[in-house]
Amino acid sequence: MARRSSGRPSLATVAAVLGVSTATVSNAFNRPDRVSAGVKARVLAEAERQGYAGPDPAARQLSRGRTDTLGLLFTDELSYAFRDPAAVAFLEGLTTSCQTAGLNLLLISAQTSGKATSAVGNAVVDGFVVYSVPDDDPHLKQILDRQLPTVVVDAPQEVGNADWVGPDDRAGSRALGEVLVALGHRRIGVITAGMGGMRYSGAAEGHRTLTAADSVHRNRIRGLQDALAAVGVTDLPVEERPGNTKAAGADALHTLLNRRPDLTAVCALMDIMALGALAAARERGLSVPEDLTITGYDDIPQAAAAGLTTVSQPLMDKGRIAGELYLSHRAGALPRRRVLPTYVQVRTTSGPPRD
Amino acid sequence: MARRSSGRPSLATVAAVLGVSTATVSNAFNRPDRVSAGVKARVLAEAERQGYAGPDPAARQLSRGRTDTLGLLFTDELSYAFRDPAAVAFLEGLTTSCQTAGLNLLLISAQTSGKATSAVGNAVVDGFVVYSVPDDDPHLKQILDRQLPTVVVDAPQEVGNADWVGPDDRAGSRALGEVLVALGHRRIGVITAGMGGMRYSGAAEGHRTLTAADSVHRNRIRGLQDALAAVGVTDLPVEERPGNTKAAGADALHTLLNRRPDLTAVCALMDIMALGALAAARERGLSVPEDLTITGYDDIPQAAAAGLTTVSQPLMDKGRIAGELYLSHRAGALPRRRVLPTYVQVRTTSGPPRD
DNA sequence: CCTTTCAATTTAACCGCTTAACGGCTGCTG
DNA sequence: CAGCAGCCGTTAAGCGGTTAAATTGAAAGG
Repeated sequence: MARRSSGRPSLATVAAVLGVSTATVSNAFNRPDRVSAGVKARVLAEAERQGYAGPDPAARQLSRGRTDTLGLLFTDELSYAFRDPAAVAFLEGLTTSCQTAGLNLLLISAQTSGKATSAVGNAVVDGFVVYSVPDDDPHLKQILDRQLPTVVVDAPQEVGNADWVGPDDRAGSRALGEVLVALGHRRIGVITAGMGGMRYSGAAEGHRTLTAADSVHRNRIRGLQDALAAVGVTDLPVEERPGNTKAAGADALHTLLNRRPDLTAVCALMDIMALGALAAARERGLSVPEDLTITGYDDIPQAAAAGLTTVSQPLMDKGRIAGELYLSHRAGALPRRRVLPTYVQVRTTSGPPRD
Repeated sequence: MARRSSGRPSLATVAAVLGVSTATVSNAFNRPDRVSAGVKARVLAEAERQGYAGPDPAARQLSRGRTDTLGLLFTDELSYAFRDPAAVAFLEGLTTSCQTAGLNLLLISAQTSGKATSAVGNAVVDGFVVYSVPDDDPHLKQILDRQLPTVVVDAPQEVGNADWVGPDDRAGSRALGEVLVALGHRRIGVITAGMGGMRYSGAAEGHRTLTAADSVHRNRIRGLQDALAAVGVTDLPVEERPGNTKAAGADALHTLLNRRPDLTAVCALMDIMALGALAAARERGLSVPEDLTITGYDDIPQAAAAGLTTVSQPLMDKGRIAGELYLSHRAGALPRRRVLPTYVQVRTTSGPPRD
């Protein structure tokens, strides 16, 4: 019901003063050619006088059934999206597509920050892009319930009736593992962040690894296991931290190395953590790559500056393609899957094992 | 009018099947405690059966008159917001505020990309944050017409009835100028990007400088002029490029130095351009700061890595405060002005003039 | 047995706009 | 001068909800 039924100008108040129908006023704003010049001028003048800024967007949207807005769902805090260079690059690509299609972008955080009112259910959008959320995320389920065109990025891998775009993480990671194996590494460790949205910290071996809700990390780990299995190694210690930060990377490296001083290589599953691990290794007096090989994943801009060996994926393209998939889905195309190429970018943080 | 009057589930279709009123169904979703357990269960079951995902956001918004969404207006392309580290830091801060208040963020590009339908007029939001737009931007005018709580960031400086947050650019810039003057510099040049949204490239001396629609650049230039005037210097050549990129910075430096080889210091009005200028200077065989002093503005993260002397402003805080201003405005507070502190961060790209 | 009280529902009045369909006029055409 | 377009504007049926206030019972109190 109305908060206040008087005062606010609207199509109706303008129409009333002028003695014309609301349809005419609406037309004056939306299809100026369907209205005589005289009437149009009077409408605009009266609107101006009343301080009426034009048709209410919400009402218009309700009536038209279209928003020209795309929703982007993040699992983490929204601010994380701007802290992670990989996410920023993705956003840059996505906004490029949006822009050319005249779409606005609504940033939605899945973070159940206290209140029940789900931001997802309230999002006034025509479709969604879902960025790397855990397989069982409740917000994703809610989005799928809304039956709007949806593009899933990175994870989950399998979502009925949605478009998908992402790299083949398992293959990329295996390629990295093969490079390390070829260099002679056999005792490799992994550091990673927040699999499955749980706030776990510590060792994460065995079963947990393979059922981690976050399929991105699961696949990256599996890829390494694949490469190791090929040379008969089944041992792959994993150290997990809740957040993807340099500090977490440093901390994870210390813990992992204390637990397993025999490791000759440590693979961070995200570049940021690798950067932290690099600092931590130097802190321990280890030189990289002579004493320890360290690798990352994603190939964010800073990786090149740090000389980090990492798995490269086309981050911006991923965003751009996500937008394009949405656009073509909206235009009636069937859901598609776009697998992006990855390659191992060898730089200076990798080398043969010590010994 | 309806695109299709049948088929789509709604409160009404669920209510009809159950033989209850739409109000009851609405309550089942919005205020579960106001409805008996039995009815609630039946409503939810029937909704599920029909594939009804809950009240339509647009309709809800129209009826409630509230969106819980904040609009963020950018003048440039949206993708630029993710290319400029200063904007990214701002966004990080803003989303932090948004998150804690349960707000979603709608990114809006002012870029009049072909179509007439202004994104601003269609934005379903409760308020706006306007990021560094030219004084005479038509979208800003349109936003003000909507009479929603609005926060202006950086520019324009004076906007009736809106909150404002930004640094004191003129003072910050003067402080920088004073540092250079104290070092002994008298022949200083400026390189800058796209003042007033115009796509101008070339020298930009005199009148144009002072009336540039973009008050940020205007003030930064004035601050330098202030510092130079104090030692009797009135000469301040300015070279302008359309975009804020490293390439533009490099190009502007070359042109400026070809025109005025006597300059001993060049101030870029934005860090990114300074970084480009740095590369260009080295390309010319100049060593910095021995042969030429180069400075930036904003102190983005990369500035520290490059050793760039620059004016530092709290970018993230600016975003956070913008969010807070919006929140308190919405809560009924009067519009406020928050001026942020700046300081000259001296690093290794500045030194005494050659000679 | 008659009130009260209170919880569970319904009623009904919005919210503000879009758009297909329709109709009165005016001016042209044959 | 009837017939026919077009132009302008109106009518009216949505779009899909929210919510204050009224209604209805049934349990509780006197």
